[in-house]
Amino acid sequence: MRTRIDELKTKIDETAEVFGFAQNLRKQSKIIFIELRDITGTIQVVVSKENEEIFKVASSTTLESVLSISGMVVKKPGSDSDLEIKAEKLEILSLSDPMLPIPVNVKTNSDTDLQKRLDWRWLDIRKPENSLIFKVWTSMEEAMREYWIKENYIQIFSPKFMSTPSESGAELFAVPYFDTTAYLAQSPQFYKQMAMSAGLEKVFEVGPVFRADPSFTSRHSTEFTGYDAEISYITSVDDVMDEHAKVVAHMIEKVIDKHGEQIKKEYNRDLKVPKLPFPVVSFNEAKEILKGMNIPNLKPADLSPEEEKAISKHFFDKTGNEFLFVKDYPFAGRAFYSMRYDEGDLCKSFDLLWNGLEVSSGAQREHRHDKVLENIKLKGIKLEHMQTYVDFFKYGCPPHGGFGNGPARLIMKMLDISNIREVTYIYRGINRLDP
RNA sequence: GGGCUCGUAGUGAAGUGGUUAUCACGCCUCCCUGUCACGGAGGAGAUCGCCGGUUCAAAUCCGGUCGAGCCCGCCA
Repeated sequence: MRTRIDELKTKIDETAEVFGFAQNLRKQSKIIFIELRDITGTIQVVVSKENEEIFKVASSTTLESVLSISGMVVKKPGSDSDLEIKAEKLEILSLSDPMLPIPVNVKTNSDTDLQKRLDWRWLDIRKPENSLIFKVWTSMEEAMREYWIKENYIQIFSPKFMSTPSESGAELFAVPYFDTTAYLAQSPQFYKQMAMSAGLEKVFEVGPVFRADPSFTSRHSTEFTGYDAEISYITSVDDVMDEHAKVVAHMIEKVIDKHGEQIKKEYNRDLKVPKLPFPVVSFNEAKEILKGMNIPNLKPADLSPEEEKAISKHFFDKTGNEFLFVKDYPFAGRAFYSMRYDEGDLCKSFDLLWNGLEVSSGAQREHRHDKVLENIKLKGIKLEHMQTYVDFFKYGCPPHGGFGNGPARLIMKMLDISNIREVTYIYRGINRLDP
């Protein structure tokens, strides 16, 4: 029966069987040390020449071969806590080509070019530093579901083939669809709003999002996972922001609880549960502050990445919170479904920044049929493409709002990883469809 | 799509006009009983991204091209 490496401490002076990759081999003439790695950790295996048969097998092993080993679990000579296994059985389950295309047993990822790491992604992920990313992701998602289920959200699964674009600005992927053309969904926006009209009250969705933007940045991909939520009967956009902050704080709390120590060890990141509520600044106020900081105002209806970093830093210095909501953006810079204020040109929308990176955006949505039509007209969108959407609001629709969040961006900030390609299991970008 | 930077053994780097392109790790052979990034001796492995130009001479200079990274635009 297999014992995971992290469970060996309960089997001292017993025989145990372990499976894993040979991450390092120290071959001597009469003794061989094998460093074996599974998903839970590493253990040193000692193979002595006294057992001719397995010594021969151990001699022929290559780095990153998959082995099964059984033997006595003992305390390592000269140490109180470290363990090792005295091999009694050793089998090569899968022999690795010794000419590895990228090194696996290295101290840091920076020893290899990112492009090459992505080409050989399955070898890259063998490094504990990288497999941790996906453990963290799993706990983050567990916490997110935990929160939403506790708060009576309903999970929806919206289609990814659509007849029309769901966001105005972003580029679309068109795919042949029998005798017509379909578009890959740029967000579940329409369908989560439809769920409000369907009376589901609070919904969430975890699903793929497709954007054909030719973006050469460290934070974009053409296909990524989105976390989306939509909530009925809100009284203002603040309700949406509160709810979002709570779920984010809960995710971080769980990640710290499960992986805090390892994150500190592998990434030297001292992750802290953020204080609630998150600080909030209005768009106009932010622009004023930025003006005082002499940050160029290049986009009157939005914040540039430089502005986002600067305003985020400003509020971190002031409040100690790594998170910042910016709210009440000009309608000109936001999607048509955002609710405008009665006076002025602003709308009830927000972005959530974490240490300067935009990790989410949301809004109170326009739920009044006549105002929806007005917004569409204001944005110059052709009504015939929007008929189904517009009908969502024709037969009663609760006031509602929601947000879309990029979990990969959360992971980037949790681990202080600067490139989204590293935190995405399999990255999809303009020039990457393989592996 | 625009800007900047870069492309040299399997991997990471050095080499900025002149002998056989250097180093580390990895790989191969031999030696080594407690190593832990084991150690020692030897070896293989690079048409210097590609095409063209300048020059007696190009990894090095110039032009083009392909690819990559970062930033901008766009966004999560």
